[in-house]
Parts: sequence; C-alpha cells; structure tokens
Amino acid sequence: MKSSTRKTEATLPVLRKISASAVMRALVSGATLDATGLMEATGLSRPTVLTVCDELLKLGWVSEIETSSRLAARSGRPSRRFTLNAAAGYVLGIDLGATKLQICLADLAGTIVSEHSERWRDEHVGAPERLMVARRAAWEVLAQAGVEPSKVMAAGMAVPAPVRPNGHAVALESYLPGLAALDLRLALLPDFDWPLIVDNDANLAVIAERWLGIAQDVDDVVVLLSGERLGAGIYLGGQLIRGGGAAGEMRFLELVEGVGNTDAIGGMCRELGAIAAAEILDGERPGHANDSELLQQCGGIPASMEAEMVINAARKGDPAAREVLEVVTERTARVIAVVATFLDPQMIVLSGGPAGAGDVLIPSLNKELDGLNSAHPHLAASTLTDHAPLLGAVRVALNHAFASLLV
Amino acid sequence: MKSSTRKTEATLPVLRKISASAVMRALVSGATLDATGLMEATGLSRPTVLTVCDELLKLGWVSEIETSSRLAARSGRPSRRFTLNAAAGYVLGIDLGATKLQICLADLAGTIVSEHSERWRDEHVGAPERLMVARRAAWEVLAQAGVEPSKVMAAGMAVPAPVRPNGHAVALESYLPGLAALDLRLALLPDFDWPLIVDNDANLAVIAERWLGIAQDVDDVVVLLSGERLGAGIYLGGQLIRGGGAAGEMRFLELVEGVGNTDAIGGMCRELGAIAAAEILDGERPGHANDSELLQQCGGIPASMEAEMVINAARKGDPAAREVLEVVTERTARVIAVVATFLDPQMIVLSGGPAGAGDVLIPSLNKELDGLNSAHPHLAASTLTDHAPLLGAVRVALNHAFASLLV
DNA sequence: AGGAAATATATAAAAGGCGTTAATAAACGC
DNA sequence: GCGTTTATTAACGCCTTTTATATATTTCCT
Repeated sequence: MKSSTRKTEATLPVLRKISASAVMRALVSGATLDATGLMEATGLSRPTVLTVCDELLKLGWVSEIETSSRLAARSGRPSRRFTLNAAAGYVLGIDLGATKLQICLADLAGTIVSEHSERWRDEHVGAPERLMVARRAAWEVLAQAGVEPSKVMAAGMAVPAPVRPNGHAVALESYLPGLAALDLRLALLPDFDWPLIVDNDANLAVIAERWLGIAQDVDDVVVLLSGERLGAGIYLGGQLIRGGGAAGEMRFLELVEGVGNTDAIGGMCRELGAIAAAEILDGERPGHANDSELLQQCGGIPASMEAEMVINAARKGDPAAREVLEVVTERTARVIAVVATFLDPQMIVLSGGPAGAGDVLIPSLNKELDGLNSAHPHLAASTLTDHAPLLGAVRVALNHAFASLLV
Repeated sequence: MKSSTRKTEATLPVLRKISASAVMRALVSGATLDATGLMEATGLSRPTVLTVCDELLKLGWVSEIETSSRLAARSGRPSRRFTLNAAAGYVLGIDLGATKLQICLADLAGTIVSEHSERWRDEHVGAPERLMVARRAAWEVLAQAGVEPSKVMAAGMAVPAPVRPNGHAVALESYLPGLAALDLRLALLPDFDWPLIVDNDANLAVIAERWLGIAQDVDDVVVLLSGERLGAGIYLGGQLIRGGGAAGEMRFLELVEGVGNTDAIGGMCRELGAIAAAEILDGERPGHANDSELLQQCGGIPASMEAEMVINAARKGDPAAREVLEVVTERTARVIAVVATFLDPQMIVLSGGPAGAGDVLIPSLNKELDGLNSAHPHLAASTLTDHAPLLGAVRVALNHAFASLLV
C-alpha cells in the first residue's frame, strides 16, 4: 500500500548505468548501429558510446558486426557496428489457453526460434495435468532450438483468469479446476528454475498489441479478448492497469442492459452459428428464401452452422446473415459503449475469435455505436490471430530479462 | 501518440539534481530535519546533504531554523535544521463549481493562507461571467493574505466537465453555457499570467483524497463525486487515469440496468427528499404511521423534505426512512458494482453530497453490494466535505510548482 | 598504378563535476 | 578540560565532455 521510499542512488556509477541503458534501448529493437548512430540515438558523446559498447560487448549483451563486406562504402575509416546479441539469452512464452497450450522460445530480439502448440486432451482435466504438459513442452521447444536451459532468462505465462499482484497465483475462480489453488511458481519447480511472470491473457494481449500489433505506440487502448470468456486488457496512460489483479474482468456486464450474460459475449462467435441455425429452422420468414446463402454455407445442414459460415454469407451480402450479425453486434456494441465511455481510450481492439471477421464486424459495430450515446474510439481488429497472449507473455519475459540493464 | 525519444541526460549535474530532488522530497511534507535526518531520508552523505541544502537555501526553496532555543538539548555541536520555505511561493486553487465558486491561496507547504467562497448569483449565467468573478476573487485572496502576485507560481482549477489533455479546455458539453467553447488559459489572461492547470473536478477530488483525505497511500482508488452530476476520479496503478480526458464520465450508466439516468444518480441526495415526500403523500401504508419520524423531521410539510431529514430519520431507525434509503442505495450500489468489478480498485470513496451521510449509506451500500455478483472493495466516505476538488486543484498547482525541482 | 589529400572514425589526454570516505575543526553539555 | 555531536575541509575515484592525435579507408590526381 505504502509506496516504498527508495533510497537515492546518486552515486557516480549510476551515470554509467544510464548511459548503458540508453545504448541498450537503442539496440533492443534489433537495429544495427555504429557509434555515430548511437550518438544520435542517445545524445552521448563518442568516447562514452564506445566505452559503453565495449563493456556491453564483454558482458555479452551486444555483438559486433564484422565489417569485412562493406555495404555502404563511404570514405573514411570504417565504423564498428553494434547490434543486440540476440543469442545472449532466451525467454519462454506460454499461453495456458482454454482449449490448447501454446508455447514458444524467443531470443532477446524477440524472434521466435521454436514453438509448439497442442490441444488439451480429455485426460488433461485439471491444472496439475496441464502444467505437466507445459513442462514437457518447455523442454521440447528448448531441445528443438538446441538452446541450453541455462540460457533461459525468464518465462512468461498467460492464463485465462485474473492473477494476483504477486504474479504467481490466480486470484479468482477460473475455467480450470485447481488453478486458483496453485502457486504456479512453486507448481512448476523444479523444471522452471527461471523467473516466471504470470498474467491474465487479456492483459498480455494488450501488451502484445502495443508491441507488435495494431496498437503500436497507442498509450490508451483497451483489448477485448473474446474466447471461452470475455476479458479486457486495459492499458491507460502508458501503463497496464491491473487494479488488485482483476481489473478488466467483465462480470459487470451482467448489469448492463441488453447484453445477456458474460458467457454469451465470450462465445460471440459460437453464438453466431447457433442463432443462424435457429433462424433457418424457424422456417421461411417473408423475404428470406430458405435456400439462402446461409443454407449453402452450411451444406444444407443447419445444425452444422459455424460462425465463419455466417460471416462468409454476410460478406456476400446475404440479408439473413446480416440480420443475425446485427443481433450479436448490437450486444457487443453495448459492451464497447460502456468501456469506451467510462475509460475514454483512443482505441479498442477486438482480439480472439471475432478479430478474423473484423472486416464485417467493425463497420457494423461502428454503426451501432453511433446509435448509442457513447464515446466512439477507433475500433480495430487484432492482426495477431490467436498469438496475442503468447506474444505478450514473451514480451513481459523479455522485459524481465532486460530489467537489470535498463534504467 | 508516439512516446517521445528523450535524449539521455547522463551529464554530471544530473547527479546533483537527483540529490537535490531527494532532499526536497524529504522536506515537502513540511517536516523540519537536520543533516542527520536528511542523510537517513535520502541515503546521501553528510557533505552532499549540506552542499545541497546550501544551494537550496540560496535559491530560497529551503529555510534554516534558527537554533537559539534548543528544544532537545543534547550534547555536541548543535545541528543546522532545515525546512521547506513555505513562503517562497504560493499557488491558487479554484473550484468553479456548479453552485458556487471556491478559491484559496496556499503556500508551498500546502497550508491555506486565505480563502473565499461565494454562490453564483443569477447574473452569473455563463462561463465568461463566472470567470470574471473568479478573477476578482483571485485578487481578493491575494490581497487578503498580503501576497504579491509575482509570488504565485501556479494555479489549479476544477471544473465539473471533462477536460482536454492540454489542460486548458473543456472537452465536452458541460453544465455551464459557453465553457466548452473557451480556452480557459486564454480567457483568464491577462489577470492570470501564471501557469494554469485545469482538470475535471472528480479527477482532482481523487488527488485530494490521496493527499489529505481518506485514501492516503492507496494506489488503486476511485472517487465517486456526486453533485449536480456524477463523475468518477480514477486513480490506478499509482497514477490518475485520464484517457482522452473524459475517463470517468458516467454517461455509460444509461446502459446499466436499474440505475435510471445519470442525473438521478447525481442528485442522489436531492432525490432522497423527493422520494420520501412522495411516500408520505401516498398516504398511510400499513405498518407506517403517518406521524413518523419523517414527518417530524420536515415539520409536517412533506414538500419541504430534504435529504438530510431522511438521513436523520434513518439514523433514528425510522423504518419508512430506511425504506426510502434502500431505493436509492440499491441504485447506487449497482453503479459501484460496475466500477468495482471492472477496475478492481482497493477502495471506492464517496464524495460530494452523500459523503456526509456515510455512516448511514455505507453499511447499506455494503449490504446491497453483497447481494450483487460484484467485487467488493473498501467503501469509504470522504472527510473533505466539499473541499476535495479545491484541494486537488491546490495539489496539482503545487506539483507544477515543484516540477522544476523534483526529478 | 601509385601516392597524396580528404574523410570519417578510433583513441588518448585533459578538464570539470560530483559523491564518498577520512581527517580536522567547531560548538556545546557536563 | 573532556566527551560528544556536527560542520567543514581534503583527498580520492569515477564519469562525461571537449580537444587533440592517430588510424583506416576512399577518392582523386599525376
């Protein structure tokens, strides 16, 4: 509660740390820079830049590009060129999803060097079983990339549940039996003897969108992650909003008119299929031919109707499909209206299932939103497919790895 | 949108600034410290502390307490004792409220040295008229305290409307005709030639609660400021959440079941009286004597019923009053439930009208909240009466004044 | 082709600042 | 006068900057 009264660190080596940090910051993006470039990027003088680089070189964080083949042959003495030594360390990203496990190994540049994905099988009923699978998979991606376990500097993990501020334990009941009872840090030992950062999947999704996705450099953005459940990742004022760990939980939607329950929102895409099927089975309504595009899409078997089919039919302009879509978008728009008006973000990103249908959904949502007395931020669909929480996990693990270097 | 790539500031004087900042930080609370105390507070060595103090002394930010009368007479050479020079500068706090103007002058220690309050009169119909009153009042509080205008370092102003990120203009339509069309910074020139920080009243209220109120050192807190309208001041992760300036606007409540419109919430207290009057006029309902406590409170004239009377009757256990209260608290609880569940703050503070009835309202709200599927943070009533936005304005002005000194 | 001039970079040297520790001086109570 | 606490001074080490010098490469001239 009390903000820690940190001691002043006004001793001289701090300056060196600031300088080193500035240099690292210029290099973490993956760029290759010479001393002149680093001087411009950091504002430091040449002697300082070079001594810092020599130190970082010795520590292994930075590597020097051999200058044998000169690309840009300018006159003058050739410059030493520096780049982040991506192989100096690695991080693990893990998405303990509702339906499947995703895991990857990334180097310090954030490049994914190996990955693995598998759907949960029937015997993976509880948290302990699934963590077992995750442990095995971790060793597998390491072996696959030929990376020594000692080179792993941190691991990040996404879970579809609120996470306590300590970053090791799940705060509330979740989709997965036994998960809330575990301290994940302890549960993964001794296999994971590296630092583990656990966070909510929606929180990590918004971090990923800001890192590699549609919300780069946007400081006020909310990601609505729609899967088995609906979660919001709230990033405001340039930082992730966690509250007591459960910020962004959407249970409050039970109180919002015309939305229905939370599950219905979460299963937005599943619901699309169900409603469309019901529409058809309801019989021939005036103006809607029974052999509509919808029927074609599902091969004439309404029960097999999937969300994607409805979206496809809507894309082709089928009126029945559009009508079904409207039922669902009207609901979603109200959710967005609440979030947008209360938090006033610059952008709201749709992630998870609905993101793939952004071309159809977003114009529709924009229209609905105009009809409500609501703030109207920029609506965008995620382009990270189902990798957002995984990439967010990589990012927080990287942040942890760099934390000792960056001021 | 793009976070500015700030140049590295790794030059030597930065160390001095860090040290000076640490010393100032130890003194801004108003404490009087000797070198030993400052060494403990900052972690710096004695020579550094003393040189920094000499500099601050010369700049006028710090004053030295004469050591003539020794309070704690210990052996050894007496220590020089330093304190913030509160009279080095002053700030203005202004609350351009819906019903009245409040203005005060505070010194650098945050002590209010003069203040003035006046209700708007009929001729003060629009923003220009009210700003004129504020200008006059500013000169008045200055004269009252005998402070030179040149000693004013900044002014903070609370307005009951969302404010643009630039801090000078109101973002949305507001209670006050013409306010949204003005750039307040320009509108107050040439009288105000000092820096002006304008912000939403609820935002400033939460800052005040963290500074002097019930939420000191709480890093995740929401203030619900209820007056003519309802606004939320959202402070999460140790910082104020502004979004695009309109975060905390409660228009979204129109979408929440069982709440009614925003005005009804805002006028929570006014409404209490109205409902109670209607209850009585409705006639004798079984179990409720017509000559109840309620009637006594209003002197037998239901039309004159005020919120305070209902609260008083409820305090005495009057069942009819309690019933009326329940209607209103049920509504308010839903608002709190939405905010609490979505943002998961540690604490929610009731400010404005309802705060005075906290002893009655809060137990009632806690009970209602338990009945909803909601997060349940600590509920507290503000103790700052109607001064919260004003004190918040003082605080942000002080922050601005200190900004050049503190890292 | 060979060599000098031009150019850009690397390295070395000197200067100025800062905080720390250690030593010295000052002020007070007993 | 002695012990104690604090203030002040001195010496040291460290960091970045500027200035000057050395180095490596290309370009241009003969």
